[in-house]
Amino acid sequence: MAAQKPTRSPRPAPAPAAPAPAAGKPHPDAARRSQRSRQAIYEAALALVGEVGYPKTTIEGIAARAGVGKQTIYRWWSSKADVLLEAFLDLGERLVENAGEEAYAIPDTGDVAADLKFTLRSTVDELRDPRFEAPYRALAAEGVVNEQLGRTFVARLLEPSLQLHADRLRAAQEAGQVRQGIDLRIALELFVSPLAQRWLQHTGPYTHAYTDTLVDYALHGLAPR
Amino acid sequence: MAAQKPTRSPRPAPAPAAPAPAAGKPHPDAARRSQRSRQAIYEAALALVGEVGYPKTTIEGIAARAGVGKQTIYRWWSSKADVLLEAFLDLGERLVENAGEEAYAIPDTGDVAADLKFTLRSTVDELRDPRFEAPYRALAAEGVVNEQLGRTFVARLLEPSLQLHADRLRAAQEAGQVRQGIDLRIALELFVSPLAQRWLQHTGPYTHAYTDTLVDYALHGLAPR
Amino acid sequence: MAAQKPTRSPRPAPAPAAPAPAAGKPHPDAARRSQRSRQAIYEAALALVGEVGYPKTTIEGIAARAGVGKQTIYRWWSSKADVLLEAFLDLGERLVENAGEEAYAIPDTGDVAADLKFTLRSTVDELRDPRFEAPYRALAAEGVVNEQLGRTFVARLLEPSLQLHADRLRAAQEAGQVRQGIDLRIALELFVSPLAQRWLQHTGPYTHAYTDTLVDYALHGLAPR
Amino acid sequence: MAAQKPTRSPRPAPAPAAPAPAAGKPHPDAARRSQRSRQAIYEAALALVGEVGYPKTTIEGIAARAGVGKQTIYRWWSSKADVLLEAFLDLGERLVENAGEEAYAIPDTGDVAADLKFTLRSTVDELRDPRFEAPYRALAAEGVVNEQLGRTFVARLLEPSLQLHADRLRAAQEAGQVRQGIDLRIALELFVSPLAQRWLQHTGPYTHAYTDTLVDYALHGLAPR
DNA sequence: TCATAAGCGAGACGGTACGTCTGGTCTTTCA
DNA sequence: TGAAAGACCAGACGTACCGTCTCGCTTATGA
Repeated sequence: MAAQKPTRSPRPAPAPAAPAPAAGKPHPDAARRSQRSRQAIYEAALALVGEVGYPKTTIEGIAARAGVGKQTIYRWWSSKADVLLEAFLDLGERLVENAGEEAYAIPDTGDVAADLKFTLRSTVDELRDPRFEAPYRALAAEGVVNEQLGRTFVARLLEPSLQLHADRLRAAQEAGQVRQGIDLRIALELFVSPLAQRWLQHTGPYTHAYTDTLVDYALHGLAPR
Repeated sequence: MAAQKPTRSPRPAPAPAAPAPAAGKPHPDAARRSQRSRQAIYEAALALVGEVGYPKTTIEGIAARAGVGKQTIYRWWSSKADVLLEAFLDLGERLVENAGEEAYAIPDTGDVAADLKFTLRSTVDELRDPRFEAPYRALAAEGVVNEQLGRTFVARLLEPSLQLHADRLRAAQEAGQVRQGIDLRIALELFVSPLAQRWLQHTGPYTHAYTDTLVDYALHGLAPR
Repeated sequence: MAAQKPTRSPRPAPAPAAPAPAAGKPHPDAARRSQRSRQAIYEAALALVGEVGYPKTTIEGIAARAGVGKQTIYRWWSSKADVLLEAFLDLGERLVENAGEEAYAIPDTGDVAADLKFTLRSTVDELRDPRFEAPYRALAAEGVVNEQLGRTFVARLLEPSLQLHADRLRAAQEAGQVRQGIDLRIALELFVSPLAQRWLQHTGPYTHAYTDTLVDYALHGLAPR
Repeated sequence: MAAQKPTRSPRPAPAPAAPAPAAGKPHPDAARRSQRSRQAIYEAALALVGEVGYPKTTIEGIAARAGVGKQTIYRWWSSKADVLLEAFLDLGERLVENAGEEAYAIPDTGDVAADLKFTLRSTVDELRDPRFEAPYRALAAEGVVNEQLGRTFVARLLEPSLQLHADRLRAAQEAGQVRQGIDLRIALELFVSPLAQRWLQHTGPYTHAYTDTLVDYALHGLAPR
């Protein structure tokens, strides 16, 4: 579904002093990189996307706001989308650090339906968080049209969250609450994708009641019993 | 799923000489509008998006290719996305005219599962159609970020198709193949949205086997029986 | 000097219903021409040049202000300068009609110096008249660069005035106040051109004292010895 | 008369690497300015004015011909006229450098009339020089209508030449060939302005014979009695 | 320890496209 | 059939950014 929890994954120490760049940046000496500039660029990028929107956010604008030369951006990133993607990942990491790991885990009370409903409700809340909305939409939109960025977006932002859903479903399967033989990656899409689509494409409202219904329909199917 | 068949709906003659503009263009005298220019602009826009991609498609480029003054575009449309949306709608209408009405209907053989699988398979095929891919992605991406356009996109492109799915589900419900009390608009998202998301966000492959599975899971649920 | 008196010439009945166009306009039937539109165009042109200056005066602006279609201007004139030239000539004619013929004549009191000083002083006053300044400068400037218009400008606006100066000098010559053999057309330039240049090119102030001095210097040169 | 010799003045080395701009351009860092671009722009501007005329010379055209971005022109100049003025001044300077200083001085043989006739004859020749004609007329015309540019035009192009004439007249005055008390700045206009007007306004031919006559008429007026 | 070479802020540069404005032409509708 | 209206093709306007390219100036080793 729609990247509920940016990088809620365990993240085995991405070493902030030398984080692997999102896409391979070749030449410069990363050891001498200015962390001050980097953080300023992240903040400027997120702020501008929030204030004026993604299309009106420009590299020049980010550089000016960050008090940085344009070349410093072009040296380390290949595009506006690339900057924003890293800035957003960085934001997610910082929020996670402040929140604690398990805050983003899917609970396992033994009641799959309740656990999934709870998790989807908090996803809905997150999608409404104004800090996330603008950059997240921007990145999603860019990913629709730019497959390379889209795949990075999915791998870095969506995948960890989806994996948690799959894990929870596996536990349910082992507990006999989900049929054997079900493809869990497809199964989770039954409730995750509809929410994602409503959010991405404005095809309808996304409320707690809606996600509750999704979980019910998905878990029990549409057929009469 | 995602706008399989642009305007496959019955369309009770929208009078091609005076089609309601997608977004209200107030000022100029529509009666004096040059249809030659309009068609040339549609063709140029679709061709350019296909050839160089949406971001490198420019209004100047469209005007030049269409042999039209820039002002003629700005007079009638408010943005590149707006032009492309109308061009795409027009393309859909022209294809529908050539195909015949029932080509886009969802069959009703009495077997919901089979009918939905058949329809989703053809949706998959359509999503691979190179004439649609580029402009359709571009519009979807724009709609993610631009709510106004997004809503028009949904209303004009997605909605007619979604309505057909809802209708087929209603027939199934009346035939006792779908539980009473189910919200059909939500129900159809169980199989339509996952395909949409895989296509939009490159979260996974979209094959006939995949959509068949979706229909099965959605109709029967995940729970053991 | 510089077109002091626009068309103070006798003007043998320019028949307002069919006045010969300044420069040959070929095709249309002048007999059916709308005098209302013509006058409105004249007024709009002069007003706009006065208000926003010549470069920002546009044919579209004139047409809009005159409540006239653009084609009505293009039908009867070949350029913006052409419109303004005729408008200015028309203005001159109307002012002359209100003033009476002899108002613009050069007096002959028997004292050439006094008569010329008087005339040049009133020329200076005229050059400062805000109704004339803007359009007159605009036409002069256009004439510098556009020889065809320049010659028309000279013939219609400057020549009549220059001829009066030549006439007055001839009378002085016959009265023995100017040397025999002097080329009167050159002679008059001695006092007329310096004023013209100061006004046109901002090479210096143009005051009554200045023109008085010019007449003195020049007449001394022309006097018999 | 009108700007015979652009900047024939002594010019004590204006340091070509940092020449004072004609009109103060405040903002950008002049030290980093590209001299290559600057010269290319000068040449393109002069060439275009010569080839297609001033009104059809566009900033885009100059930029394209000079192989320069438009912004590079807008960065350093405020208008087309401004570019041309500096280009023309630069041309004058380069020609002066190739010609040697005294080539433009007014000779002093002791015979004022002869010296002035000689100088005016060479001014006439210069006015016919096709390298000067087009840009010079264009600038003069612009200056008629744009007082700010006009004053710069006079100060940078006309004034040096006029000063030489005044100097020569002063020498004549000291030699007793010109009356005491004569205002030399006005005196020189007696022969300079008529030529200027004939050239500017096409009021008549400008020949060597004509300027000889002017000098005769004027000097008679200025002679002691 | 200090040169030396990188990253850095700054911003000029050659470009492209923007959205607007006007020039001239052409067409429609009316009187 | 002249005129008002205004859509049309064309293309220049002046602005905004793009991505590249110097400039000095830190600044952090490594000889």
